[in-house]
Amino acid sequence: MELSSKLTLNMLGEPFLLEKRIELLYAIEEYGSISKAAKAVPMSYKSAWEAVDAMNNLSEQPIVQRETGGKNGGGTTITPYGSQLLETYRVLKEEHTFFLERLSQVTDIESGAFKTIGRLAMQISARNQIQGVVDTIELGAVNAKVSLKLKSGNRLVSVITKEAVENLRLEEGDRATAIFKSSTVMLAVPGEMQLSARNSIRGNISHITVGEVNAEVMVDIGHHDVLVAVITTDALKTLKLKEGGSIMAIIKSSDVMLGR
Amino acid sequence: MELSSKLTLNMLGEPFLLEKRIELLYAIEEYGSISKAAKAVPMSYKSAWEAVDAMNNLSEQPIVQRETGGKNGGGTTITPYGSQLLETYRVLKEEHTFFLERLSQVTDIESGAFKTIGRLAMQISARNQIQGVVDTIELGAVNAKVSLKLKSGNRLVSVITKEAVENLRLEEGDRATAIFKSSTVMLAVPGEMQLSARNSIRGNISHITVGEVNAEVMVDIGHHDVLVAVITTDALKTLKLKEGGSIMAIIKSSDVMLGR
DNA sequence: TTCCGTTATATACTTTTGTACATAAGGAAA
DNA sequence: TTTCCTTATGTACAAAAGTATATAACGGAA
Repeated sequence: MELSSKLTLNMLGEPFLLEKRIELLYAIEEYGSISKAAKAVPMSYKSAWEAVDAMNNLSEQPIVQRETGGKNGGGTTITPYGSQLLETYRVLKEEHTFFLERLSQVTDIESGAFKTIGRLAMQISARNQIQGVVDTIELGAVNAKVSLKLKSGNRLVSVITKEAVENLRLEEGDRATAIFKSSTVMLAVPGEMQLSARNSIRGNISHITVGEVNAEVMVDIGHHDVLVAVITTDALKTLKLKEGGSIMAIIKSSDVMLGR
Repeated sequence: MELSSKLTLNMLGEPFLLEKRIELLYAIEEYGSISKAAKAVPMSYKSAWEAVDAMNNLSEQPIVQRETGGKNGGGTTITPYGSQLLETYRVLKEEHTFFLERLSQVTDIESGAFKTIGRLAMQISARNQIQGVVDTIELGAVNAKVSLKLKSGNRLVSVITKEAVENLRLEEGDRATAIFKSSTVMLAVPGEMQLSARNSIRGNISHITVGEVNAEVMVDIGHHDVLVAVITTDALKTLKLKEGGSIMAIIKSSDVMLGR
């Protein structure tokens, strides 16, 4: 028993982008003509033409440019606006597919019970949400220590309750997301002291936003992963932080939540 | 421009539960017969009968019980198993609808950009996820203080960055979820001391699980809202906590994240 | 001018899906 | 036994959606 669902983008109440049409657009992009694309999909030329026409009419800007006559009899090409739309749909669909997978996992269809904790589609205020792969899980009596290996190679340790690990059905090798508030990220100049905190990650300051009381420091830890720390402007001055400088970001493992 | 999508439950590759069929099942539940239900939906009797037959064949256990002949000529009723399936579908659909709404909000279809922070469909390890309504938002230079009014009437204050408030597009009156780790919940016997922590919520201990080092205490704060605190077993003894006892749960506002 | 492959458009056909309607069979109650 | 209303089943019909096919118009290149 599994879930399925097709994503449709509507415009003025009319269906606008559907899976079949998207498939056609990709074929047009590849072959440069509606007729060849129709054969490739496959569908009849008439259906294909009507679909393209409907999309072009519904859209604010044209999605494809059609030319009749000419060197090779003409042809049809996707406009930059159309490409953008294709890309948008791709991302939306990916997110949707991911959601359905997660929803299936979380549901016990026979009993109708939800094994999840909390709502599924939620945005979280935490600025720091970093993906990684579960490296090791050490189960204690009540707590569990989960080590996440980030793309940058750094390891980030999270301490959560054992029950939370079970609820998430986390296992070594799973992809997971480390979540922590920017206010829990401390900064230190490298090579000075040894801290008890388990997570200390080296990076470079990519941006500093100074406020009256607090300042926001973005730390690039490599491979497009960026941490955000909020510290006092006093601390900023004391540490003499500057954009481009090297820095250690320190996060208590008990401040790190996990998501998957 | 908006997103839409219909949720289908498949069984052995065949469509099993679809929106139309669910509608029909609800009508059968109401009228007690396929023929009346078909009129109400509306659809032809034959379509209705075939839909019901297909579902009953695909399902492990029968979804409806059909009887021909008898006092009123017979009739069709939903089995308990069928009711359960209806309820499951209802919840799944609700979650799906919510996801689509959120996905629409988060997407700027014209530019194809995502205004979201992080992935949408995520489960979070935090045990404490409590729904409420945003009461007040006080914007500071960098931080924002958001007060959430819970079903129980209690208020829970969260301090997050101003930018997070903007990203979530939080406004007063919005529903939101307070998220915090069980290890950040402290417990105190009522009426003893005044704490600096903004959030102190009175409740009753509904359950205690004692481990070797730590203990998990569940605090019922009313209206089916339950907080989970993990404290040391030492603290448990010192405070002489017992199930049923009255207690204060204390949470630092900077430990509370928000989701919506 | 002719040739070519395409878009644009119309028409006849096919397939799919659902509707309308007729009819048998069931079984309790009057 | 008759009445009643339903399930169960088949057949003819209708509407919608897609296919196949034919043809005009187009415009650059030979």
